[in-house]
Amino acid sequence: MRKLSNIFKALSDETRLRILKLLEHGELCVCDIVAALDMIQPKVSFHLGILKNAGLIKDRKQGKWIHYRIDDSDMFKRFLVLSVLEKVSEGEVTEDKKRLDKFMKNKGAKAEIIPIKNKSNCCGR
Amino acid sequence: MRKLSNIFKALSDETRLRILKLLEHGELCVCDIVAALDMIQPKVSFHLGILKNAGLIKDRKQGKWIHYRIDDSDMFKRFLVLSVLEKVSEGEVTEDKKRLDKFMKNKGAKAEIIPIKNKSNCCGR
DNA sequence: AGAATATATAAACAAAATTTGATATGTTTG
DNA sequence: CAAACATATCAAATTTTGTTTATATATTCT
Repeated sequence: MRKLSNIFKALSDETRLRILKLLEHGELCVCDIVAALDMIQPKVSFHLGILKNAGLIKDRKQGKWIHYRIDDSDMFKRFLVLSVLEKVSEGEVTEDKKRLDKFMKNKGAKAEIIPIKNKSNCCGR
Repeated sequence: MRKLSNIFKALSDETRLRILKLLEHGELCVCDIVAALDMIQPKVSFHLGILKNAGLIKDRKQGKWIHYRIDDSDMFKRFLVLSVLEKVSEGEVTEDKKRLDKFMKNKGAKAEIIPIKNKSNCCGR
């Protein structure tokens, strides 16, 4: 019962629902999420920790970065996450998406300017 | 998004999951739940209020008593509640059920002893 | 009407979750 | 190797939840 209530607790916070919505279309590293939510990094790490602990997302380390993505290995959790993605309307996350886009483009640009060797920007760009 | 996170918040507490499990097979009045959980009444009322506020249960007033039952008018919430009923094992609520049974029998007995007119014990017994 | 019962609500308090600022750890770049 | 970067973790401050005690309200019984 404790485990079950913890899963619901993880989903009971709006910041965490926003994070799940950001991860809808693939993985993102912490700095992406920080930029998208416009929050300080320890706060984002805190919420990522709770989602991870509940088994709703997993992480993958690549160099300096840690990428997070939705964990779809468990059917029930997967259903819960899908419900969230469906229930949270686009309108509620437009600002987040806008900031994410801007941040991503900027990253891409930086990578373009200094393409000498294998400058490692986030996500290998 | 606030409404959605509130539904999850309502499900994020073990006492409230126990209450839902008690309501699995029909409605109960507050005093039944108080007896089953072996908790003080204001505490139970507090948790019932949160479940009701999230739209997971509804109440029906009958004389002195207020009966609560699962609200199955919304598909998504209904699904969540069904998941809880399935995920919370019987073993986790045996004590609750035992106390409920005992309390119910006792109520029945009282009603038997004084069956003169329409003595109103809880639930019209 | 007065006593007893069922429930809700309010106030005070305790406990848990969240936020922030500081700092530590590991990785990469120069 | 030192500087810069990405992320985690910790401690303190704050906010939110949950618990308890006391009390109010409504209903039924005598």
